[in-house]
Amino acid sequence: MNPHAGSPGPTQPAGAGRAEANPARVTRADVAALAGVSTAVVSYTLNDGPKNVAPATRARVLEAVRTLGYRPNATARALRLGSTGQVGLVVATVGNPYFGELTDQVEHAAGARGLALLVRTGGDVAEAIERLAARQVDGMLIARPMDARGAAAANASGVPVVLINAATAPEGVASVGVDRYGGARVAVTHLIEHGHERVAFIGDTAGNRQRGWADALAAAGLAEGPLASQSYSREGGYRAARQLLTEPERPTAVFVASDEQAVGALLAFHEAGVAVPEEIAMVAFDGSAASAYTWPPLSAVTQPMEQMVQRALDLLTSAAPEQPVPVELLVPDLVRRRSCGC
Amino acid sequence: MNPHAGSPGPTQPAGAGRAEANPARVTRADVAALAGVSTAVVSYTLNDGPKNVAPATRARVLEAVRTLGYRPNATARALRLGSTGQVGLVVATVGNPYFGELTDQVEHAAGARGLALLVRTGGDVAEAIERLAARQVDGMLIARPMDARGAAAANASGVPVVLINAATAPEGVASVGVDRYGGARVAVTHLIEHGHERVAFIGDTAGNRQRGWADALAAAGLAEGPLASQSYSREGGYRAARQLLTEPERPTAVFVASDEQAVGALLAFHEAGVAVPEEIAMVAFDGSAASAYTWPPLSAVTQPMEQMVQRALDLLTSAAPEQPVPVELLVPDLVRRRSCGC
DNA sequence: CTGAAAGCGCTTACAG
DNA sequence: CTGAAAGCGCTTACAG
Repeated sequence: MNPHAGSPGPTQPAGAGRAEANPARVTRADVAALAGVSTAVVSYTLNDGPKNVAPATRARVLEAVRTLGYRPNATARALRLGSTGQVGLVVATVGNPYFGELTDQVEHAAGARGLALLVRTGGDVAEAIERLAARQVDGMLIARPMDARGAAAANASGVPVVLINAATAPEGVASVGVDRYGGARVAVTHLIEHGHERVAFIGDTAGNRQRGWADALAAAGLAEGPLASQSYSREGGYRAARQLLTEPERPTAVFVASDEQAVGALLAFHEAGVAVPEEIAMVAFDGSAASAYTWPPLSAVTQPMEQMVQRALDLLTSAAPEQPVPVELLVPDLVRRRSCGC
Repeated sequence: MNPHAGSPGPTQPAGAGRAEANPARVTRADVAALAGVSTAVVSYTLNDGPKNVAPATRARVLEAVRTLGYRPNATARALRLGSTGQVGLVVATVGNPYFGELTDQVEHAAGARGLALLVRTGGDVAEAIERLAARQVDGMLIARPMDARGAAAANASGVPVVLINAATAPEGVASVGVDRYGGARVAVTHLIEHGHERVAFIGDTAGNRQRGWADALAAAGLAEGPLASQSYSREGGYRAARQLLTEPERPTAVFVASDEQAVGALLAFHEAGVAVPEEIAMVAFDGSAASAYTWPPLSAVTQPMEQMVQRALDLLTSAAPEQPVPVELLVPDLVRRRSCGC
């Protein structure tokens, strides 16, 4: 049994039983005792350093670990090392498939680096950052729009923070994102190449996608089509599409700022009996898995999500924080499916 | 500065600077020194116990906390308390909207109880459980099918485990789920009430939903329609629907075992020019947010997800593990939208 | 190659 | 009402 069973901690559960029954209660002292070595040697063995261990000793330690079912206590290790091996992810919701996919990618990439993922959804960004910092995460990824309070919380947290796919990065916060302007231009230019002259936009005003849309039209000598600005959700896309259908001169194509809005827009068009792409062609921005299973399948400017996540983790775990704070933009690809008329 | 700046840990960063700059390096000893009290009193103040603190003293401590920007170290607290205040969630993918929603709910409910959420996606269940246990989580929720190795890992982990929405619970593992049999019966009965006599099933063989489907048909004196078994994904639903369309006597209705499969099936029907619900009516199982934005909107047997999550956390955090291990079933509701013909 | 010991930042039983 | 001190389970500089 654990020789340290002392005063603190919850009282020992009544029933006896083999120590093996609960690996959480076996400590390195138990292992050391069974192997007939010091606790230091147990550490050296398990961590492959910083000292060498004689092969025979090592074998005895490993044997003791096995028979006791010993599992190192990550909390104690974290306290001693000053590093938890945990990273935080702040996201509005993972119910949205785009963020769900992003979360999967982050978990996978973090896991490959030996890091565990603490997820915070909903609520206030600043509060999420503070809570995560209080948990001693080694760094955090923020996949949400950041207000001034969020930025202040990030800077005050003393924890490395990287914004992921943000529209704008507040002063002093590192960021890796997508070239929305360039992606939008590619999408709209593609629609123009299909022969469209009245190309609408569903998305928010004054963003980079809106600028890309406008500039692509201008470059082709076309007038700006109507713009419908609603929330970034299916519901918002639905409402925006209905709004577009009331236009006196109905657009023949739409560039939609997100997959989710596109799904909502598709519903509105279906309901109204407007065929996609025959009567209205469509290209979306994002390209999450959702976009391949709509009807018709969505053509989309697809974010290089994996690359984005890897870069973000690189920035987070890079030893020396770079100066000036890096703001990186990756270039998205156009995936042609059916909604554009291809 | 921190009076404990000793040998271990990463070397102190070169540049000097105010202690306030990095709250992570301020310890309770700094606070105690500034407030002119012992570290115990800082704890009593911050934790509201276990001892009372004189109002004036308390004010001084709080003031010191504020000026130093002190934030308690959760890792140290966890080590001392033997409890991290973290729960784990094991899920195959959060990219799937159903699991994304579930994850949102779990995070929200856990947060309300002061627990942080560690998420593991993908890979092997048993490994996910071991990794989470190694992180000293206070408990974990598993939202994945569990094989024997997973069950063994769960039992060996020494950590409370609750299966959430599992088809079957292995021996000795607590579980809270949905009455799939009952839900399926409700769905199929509804389709029968719409006048359908040839009702197909997309889902897996020998599950409770399949049994509910078969029994509902039998109860109405109808023969079993065709069954198409494919994976639980959009792709699987797509393939299953295409399979159904090759039937000599095409069914006039389908009960689909999951939203995701239903989305894929919808795509297959659209491609084939088969109108839903006119030519094939459809009711799905799950009722995640995804189902409201398909075309036509999906009628679905909807899981009481929030209730499920709350119960699961209750079981996880209940002081005394109950014997026998609880296996709870909640009853789902039928949400009528358009795909059923309503 | 191995071990004794200090210390990471907390909490709390014990004593005043 | 307040404080000195032990101890949670690790890691590692230091000494042998």
